[in-house]
Amino acid sequence: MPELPEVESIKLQLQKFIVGHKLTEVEVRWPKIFIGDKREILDTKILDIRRFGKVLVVDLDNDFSLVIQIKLTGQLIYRGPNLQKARNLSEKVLGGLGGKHTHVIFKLDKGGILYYNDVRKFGRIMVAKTDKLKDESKFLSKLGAEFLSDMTKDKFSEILRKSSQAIKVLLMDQTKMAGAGNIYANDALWLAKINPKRKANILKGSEVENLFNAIEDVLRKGIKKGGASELAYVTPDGGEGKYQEHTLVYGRENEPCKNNCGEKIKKIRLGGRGTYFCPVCQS
DNA sequence: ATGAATGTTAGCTA
DNA sequence: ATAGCTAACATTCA
Repeated sequence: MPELPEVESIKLQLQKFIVGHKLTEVEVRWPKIFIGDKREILDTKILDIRRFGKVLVVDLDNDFSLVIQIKLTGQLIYRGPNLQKARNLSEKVLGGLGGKHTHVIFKLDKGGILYYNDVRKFGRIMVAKTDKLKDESKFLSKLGAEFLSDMTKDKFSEILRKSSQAIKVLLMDQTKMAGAGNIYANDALWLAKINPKRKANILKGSEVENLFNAIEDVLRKGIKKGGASELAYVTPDGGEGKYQEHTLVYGRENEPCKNNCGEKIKKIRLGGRGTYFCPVCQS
């Protein structure tokens, strides 16, 4: 899914748009995406929206919650009375609202509607008891400490010390540390001047510290920019984030390194994922 | 026009 | 235990 900053941006908007509203109708058009019984959530009021790593949780007033993972291309888009300034619907909403890529539609009281769109249909929306989220979601039960939250420099250092994986692959392992995905892992490694292929347990203490700070820096910047609308990510108001205009290395193959070192950004494949780095600055 | 890549993760094999 | 591949799926880019 979009990474921590994208899901955080979705959370912040949904809190404004749908908290306090009642779910009056749920239309599931693609059953594989919706896990559980929709009757459990009908006629409930939305109490709060929470986020764990890249997972969104919608708490309802009957002790049930919706656990939402948008994976690569899921989109949550709100239309209704709480949408003040009407932003034009992003062209990244392929098929539009209610079109061929809309798989779940939540109708709210007062005329609000929340659409779940997902081109690749990898996302999942699960009904779970609020106090048993970890029992019902294998992903949540395995989730590691989270950046910008309960992750600390010491925990981070300890995780790296115990792993001989390539540092970039480790950064994206949500069971070890939660929040970073491909965009922010690439950018953080460039910022900390660390080669993505290096084994985690050989990094020096100063490098580990720089990397930890770099990760939190890029995640914070991502949140500030409203997330990265590189592929399919849009905010619930239908608009786009801005971080894609500020990426440090991600998506910048053959473009000049932003350190003005004169080198061009290279792209390789690491752990099956596109990996961008500067061969000079991250040697 | 074929093949490969895309912000993710689960499940399988070794 | 862990690492590495593949699949889930649709679209876009080379």
